[in-house]
Amino acid sequence: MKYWLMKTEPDVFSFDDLLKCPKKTTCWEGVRNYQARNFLRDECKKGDLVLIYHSNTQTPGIVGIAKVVKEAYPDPSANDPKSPYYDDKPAKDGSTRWFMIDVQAVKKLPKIISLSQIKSHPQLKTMLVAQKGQRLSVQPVKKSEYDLLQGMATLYRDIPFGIL
DNA sequence: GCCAACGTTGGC
DNA sequence: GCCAACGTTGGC
Repeated sequence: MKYWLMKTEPDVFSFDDLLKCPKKTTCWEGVRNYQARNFLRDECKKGDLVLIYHSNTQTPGIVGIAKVVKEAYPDPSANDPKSPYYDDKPAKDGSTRWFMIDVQAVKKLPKIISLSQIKSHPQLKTMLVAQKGQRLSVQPVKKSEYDLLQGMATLYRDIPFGIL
């Protein structure tokens, strides 16, 4: 099983929005970056766990955990002129360029794990999301990182890292 | 294939 | 709102 981090702007679609979806499940549409697409299309497998990250907001950070419930299939929003994710330069051969998966919420973290916490943690500051200029919206996460984050979310959520 | 111009992301 | 970093576009 693999672990991922996926970014979303909470003003557009938040973890709470996901919780309100039927079966707490939604399609993860709109990924329009080839590297992220390749992860989605080729490597995200059913049962993989996904850290949901809020970006472009007051306090960016990890807010919840979801899981992959459907593997990659064509993203119809790429062909919908009314969608904000419309691709006006489709592949010349008519092949499908963009894919999406379905994710289901597993749990909301009791408290956000902020980007600043991640950056200040010795074992987490090497995460892709903590690197300057890193814009990839679908990122692989190491099991060790996932385990640490999950532990922090449950056990240590109110204790500053300097004490540990 | 190079690379300058442009558009987007996303922290701050 | 600013702007650095990055990805994409398109002329040559």
